[in-house]
Amino acid sequence: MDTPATKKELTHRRIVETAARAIRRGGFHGVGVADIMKEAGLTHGGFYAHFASRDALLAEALAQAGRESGERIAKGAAARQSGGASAFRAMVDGYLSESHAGETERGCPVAALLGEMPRQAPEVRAAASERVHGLIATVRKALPAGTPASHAPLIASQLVGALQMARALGDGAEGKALLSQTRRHLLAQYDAPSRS
Amino acid sequence: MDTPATKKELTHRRIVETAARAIRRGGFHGVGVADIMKEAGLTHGGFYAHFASRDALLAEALAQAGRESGERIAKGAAARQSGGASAFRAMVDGYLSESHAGETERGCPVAALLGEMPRQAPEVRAAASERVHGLIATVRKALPAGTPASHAPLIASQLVGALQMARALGDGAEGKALLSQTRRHLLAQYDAPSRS
DNA sequence: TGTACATCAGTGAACGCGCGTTCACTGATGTAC
DNA sequence: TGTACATCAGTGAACGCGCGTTCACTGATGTAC
Repeated sequence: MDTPATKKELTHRRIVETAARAIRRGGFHGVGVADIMKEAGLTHGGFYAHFASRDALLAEALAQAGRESGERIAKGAAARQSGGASAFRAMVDGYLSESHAGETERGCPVAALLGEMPRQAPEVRAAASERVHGLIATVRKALPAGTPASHAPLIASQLVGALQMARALGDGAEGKALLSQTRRHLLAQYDAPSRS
Repeated sequence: MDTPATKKELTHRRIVETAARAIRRGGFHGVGVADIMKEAGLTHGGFYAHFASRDALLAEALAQAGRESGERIAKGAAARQSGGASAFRAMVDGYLSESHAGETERGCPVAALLGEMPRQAPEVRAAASERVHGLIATVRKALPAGTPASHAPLIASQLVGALQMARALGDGAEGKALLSQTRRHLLAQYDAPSRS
C-alpha cells in the first residue's frame, strides 16, 4: 500500500501540486477550481471525483506546500552546512535568501499565507495551524545547543515577518537590505559569537 | 477649503471608513463593492459616483486604515508614556497587546494585509507601500536615543510577524505567549537595561 | 488468444449565484426671480 | 415670501462574466470466459 500509484492517484497528486503552487502565488482567494484543473491539464468537471470541495483541496495543497518547502529548506541547509555553516546559520541564510524572497510560488507557505489563515474555513485553518507548527519545529531543530526551545516561535515569526515585508517592499535595495539585516541580526544573537 | 464637508463628502468618508474596516477584516479579496455600500447604509448603484473603480476604493481605504491605526497607536502610546514607560516600550507594548491581536478590524493594516500586498493592482500596491513605510517611520520615531534608524524596518517586520503569527495561532495560550515573549525580547534588546 | 463486458477517470454542458460595472431614473435640496 | 426650475446624490434594475458545484455521458482499461 506504499506506492501502488494508480493513474488516478498520480492525477490527484498533480492537482494538489499545482494547487500548492497556485495558492502561494495568488493567495487562497486568488485561484479558482477551473484555473487549477486547467493548469494541471484537465477539465474542471472531474474535480469532484478527487475532492469533496474546494476547501478540501486548499487543505491538501497547504500540506503539500509545507512538505515541498520543508524539503527545500532541508536541502538548502544541508548544502550550506557542508560548506561549513552551523545548522542555525544555514537555516536562517536559506530562509532569508533573495532567491526565497523571489520565489513565492515555491517558497514557504506560511510566509505566503499567514495573514489569510485566520479567515479560512475550519478545514483549511486546521491545515494552516499545522503548517505554522511545522515551521516552528523546523526552527527549533536548527537552534544552537543551549538556546531554549521557547525561542523558536519568536524566531519563526521574525523570519516570516522579514520575508513578507521584503516582498512587499519590492525587489529593490530596500527589500534586500531588510533580508540581510535580519540575517545578521539573528546570527549575532543566536549563532557563534562572530560579528559583522 | 479645509472643512466644508458637503453631504457628498461625508458619505464618501463613511464609505471609505467602512471599507477600511472591511479590508482588514476580510482581506482585499474578501469584501465586495455591494457589501461595503450596504454596510455604509447605501445601495451599490451609487458607488461609481464616488470612486473610479473598486481598486480606487481599496487604495483610499488602505490610507484611511493607516491613519486610524496610526492615531490609535499614538493614543495608546501616549497613555502608556504618561504611566512612566519609554516611547519605545509604549509602542511595543501597544502594538503587541492582546487587544491589538484581537481587533484586526481596527488594528494595523500592515499586519492584516502585508502578505496580500504584492498581489494587488499597481494603484493598491502604491498605497500599500506607503503604509509599510508609514509603519517603519512610526517605529523609527519611537526608537530609543542611540539606536541606529536602520533598525526600524527590522523591528517593524518583527512586530508584524509576531502579531500575524499570534493571530494565526488563535487566542489561546500559544498566541499570547508569542506576543509577550516578543515584547520582552524587543525591550531587552532595545530599551532600558532592565531584564526579565 | 480473442471476444464481451464492467469499471471508472475524465469530459463538457449546465445550474444558480454573486461579482464589478453601467445607466435611466427619482426626489430632495437650494438658487433665481 | 412664495413659486419654478436646475442640480445632483443616491436608487434599483440590468449587463456580462466567472465562480463552485452537479451530472449525464464517453471512451480507454482490464478482467471474465
